[in-house]
Amino acid sequence: MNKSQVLIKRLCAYLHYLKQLPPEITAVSATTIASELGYGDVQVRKDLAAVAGGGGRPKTGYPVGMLTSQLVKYLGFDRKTAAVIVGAGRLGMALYEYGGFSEYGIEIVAAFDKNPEKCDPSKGVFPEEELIGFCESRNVKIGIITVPAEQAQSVCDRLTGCGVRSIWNFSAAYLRYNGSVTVFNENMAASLAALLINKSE
Amino acid sequence: MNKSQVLIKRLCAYLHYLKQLPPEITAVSATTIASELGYGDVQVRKDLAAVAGGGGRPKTGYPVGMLTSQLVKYLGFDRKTAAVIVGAGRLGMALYEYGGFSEYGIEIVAAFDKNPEKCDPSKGVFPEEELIGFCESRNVKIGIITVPAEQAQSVCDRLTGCGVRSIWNFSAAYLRYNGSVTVFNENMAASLAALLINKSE
DNA sequence: GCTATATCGATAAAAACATATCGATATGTA
DNA sequence: TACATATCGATATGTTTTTATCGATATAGC
Repeated sequence: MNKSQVLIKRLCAYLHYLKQLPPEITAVSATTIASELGYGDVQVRKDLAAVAGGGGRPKTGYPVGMLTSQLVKYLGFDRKTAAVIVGAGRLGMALYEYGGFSEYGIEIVAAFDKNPEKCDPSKGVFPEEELIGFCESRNVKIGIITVPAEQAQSVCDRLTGCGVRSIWNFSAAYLRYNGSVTVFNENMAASLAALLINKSE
Repeated sequence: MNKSQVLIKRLCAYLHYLKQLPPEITAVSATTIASELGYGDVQVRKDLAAVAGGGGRPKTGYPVGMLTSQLVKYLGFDRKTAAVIVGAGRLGMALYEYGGFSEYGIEIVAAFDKNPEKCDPSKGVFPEEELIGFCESRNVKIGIITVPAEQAQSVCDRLTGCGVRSIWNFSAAYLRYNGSVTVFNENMAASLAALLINKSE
């Protein structure tokens, strides 16, 4: 069951599309999804076959409710995973308050910052000294790094040492880490640039 | 000259890697880049062949300076494109102050907000009424939407009407738009979820 | 200067991915 | 009820992307 990145992206798009559909729509065809989202109909049908393994009916399509729950299950979004943010700056707090993660099974349970002025336990922002203890006791599996580049490596080291398995790195720093953890580097600028490139000519 | 998304991502990674290299390193091999970045060496060599069209030398590798500038040129990062942010909330301001875009040829020249309290022309944050005039006069080609979902469609419409060609949408809204513009939807939660999926088992 | 080797560059093979085609079928419509 | 058709699901084809293989060669070290 090898799920490629592009496939997952499409499946997420389908799920998102299904969720925003008005409730009176109870069935939807692969053709419709495809044209709404800009994919080929065969591709959508093939993707859905992998997820739902049939269940679509000629002339009507797939039952929305069933398809939605099967997508959620297939993608594992029904299992919750705890995450923390380190760096309560603008970006960190934007992500913290974003709210959209829960739909994907990710729950951001706390933020941490070096600067005591930014901390406010009533808002879920704690001093960075409490990071390790918190992650261990709450079984946190995901760490999101939004500190400046100079501090990123030290944060990475601490996260690695307290049971975190995946790190989402927003800093520009190159992180060194051992095999116990997987690091995803998010370079927003590069993401945007990549999207724009084929538009030049 | 069809550049696929994955290829561009890798090229950006190479570029980023080259730029953070200490200046005393004047040559780097595909093998080194590959192992540092976690790719296969043949792939890196092939990518670089497309960009630099040779120039690598046995036993030493590629000259860093030359390779860097060829990557920049190939990716078009030497041409500057103006962008604006609409929605000066946490996320919008985080992107505005991020600073990393210029490396990729993108210059964020202003931010706009509906709320007069958030505006401060001295900091480059203007009232939203000035959006259209600004984009037209400054020839802005990229609009970044960081407003709440309810307002996103209206912002999209206005951007579309004033010469903007590409829209980077951070809101959860589904945008309707005509063919004159390309919309990229950034779903941060989905991005993270997609990265994590193959880690479950 | 000679030799051993790391690296390149090209070609070939394999794998992944996307698209096209077609018969079967359930449903809306006459 | 009978028919026309939108849609499915499967199979086949084509395309892109990745990985493997191998000879050539410039350099480092002796």
